[in-house]
Amino acid sequence: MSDDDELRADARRNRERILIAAEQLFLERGVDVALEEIARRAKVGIATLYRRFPTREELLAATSNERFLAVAKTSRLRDAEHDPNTAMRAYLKELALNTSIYQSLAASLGTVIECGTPGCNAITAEGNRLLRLAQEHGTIRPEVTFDDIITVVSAISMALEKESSPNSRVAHLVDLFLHGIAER
Amino acid sequence: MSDDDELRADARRNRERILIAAEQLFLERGVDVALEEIARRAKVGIATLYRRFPTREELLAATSNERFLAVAKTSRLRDAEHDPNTAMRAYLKELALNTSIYQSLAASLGTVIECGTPGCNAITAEGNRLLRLAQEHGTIRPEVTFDDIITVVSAISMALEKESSPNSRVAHLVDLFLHGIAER
DNA sequence: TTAATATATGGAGGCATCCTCCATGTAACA
DNA sequence: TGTTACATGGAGGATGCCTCCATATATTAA
Repeated sequence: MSDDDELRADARRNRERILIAAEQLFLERGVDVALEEIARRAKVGIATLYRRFPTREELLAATSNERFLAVAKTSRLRDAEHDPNTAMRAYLKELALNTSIYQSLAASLGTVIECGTPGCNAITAEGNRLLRLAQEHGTIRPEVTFDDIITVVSAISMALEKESSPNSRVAHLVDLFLHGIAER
Repeated sequence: MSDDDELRADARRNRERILIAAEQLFLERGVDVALEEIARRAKVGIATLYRRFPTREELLAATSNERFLAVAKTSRLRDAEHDPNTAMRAYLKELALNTSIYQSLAASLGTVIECGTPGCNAITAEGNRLLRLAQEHGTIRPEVTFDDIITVVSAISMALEKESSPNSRVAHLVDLFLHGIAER
């Protein structure tokens, strides 16, 4: 998705302004903020916003793009030094934390992650890679799918959004998912 | 919440009509259906609906009331014949299935469950009871909270809503939560 | 430069939904 | 049967969504 490249100069500038405004407003007010307000802050007509990002999800995906790219990259670097289980645990934690940053991105994570931006693709690829690795290594059960993982990360993020100090609970919830609630 | 009792006769009738219309429309169209359409089907002014149910969540909670009461009751009856672990597993499955019945009730489960209707209270009480039991019995870890459980049930329901045949996946997801994704 | 063309722009406006206000209607009770 | 407290409906202001289109601007080729 080389979205940026073939745009006319003014269009590219505006696209950038929209992304900045969207990022700010998603953080300040949550992902349900009025699109017209984003356009207003970006000093751009509402039509321009719609032309560039036909749906809220696509805007959200574009905004999360770098964030997701970073998570995927960190994860790839990390696994050289860790066993598959630890790597997966770290990936889950980071993904959950980054998803809960925008108020209520979490609920739409499932949709957003399929949007096809480089960031989303990277996250998906990395998750699948870790999963396969851990399954081959015998530390994660064979019947678990990447969908299962996204489902639960989404839930964890939703829970985190309501918390004042997410960091402490994310580890707890990730552990529950990894190890289950049943006593061994 | 003896909401029904102190109402004038006409008000009580209308309240009942609203509940029936809401139940139907939540099923047909999901919980985001326009409140005015519910009022229309109930043959009631929009103001009447708002007076009785000031927020969408309260209407949703009232509508789910009997459903939740039934789940709680079935669960209480069941545990005479089952060990705490099996009882918890059954409770989780039923709750998830009943939550995914209305399209996208799942996302608001956390809010709805705190609404204070008898059904919500019963579900909460029953969940806490099962949890305590299983923890005393040593089959569920001590650090797990009821909040954790609602969080994950909510996620499972969200996932189920997108599926054509929820029944097959609910068991899978509940098991993942119970036992974790990690290989023993 | 300038003219021609392909792109991009803004905002008005139609539509849906939310929620409140208040003039009017009706059940309950003495 | 009159009084009063409760209940009603729908108009209407506010907000947000999304599209359409007349206008403006970048790009390119001459």
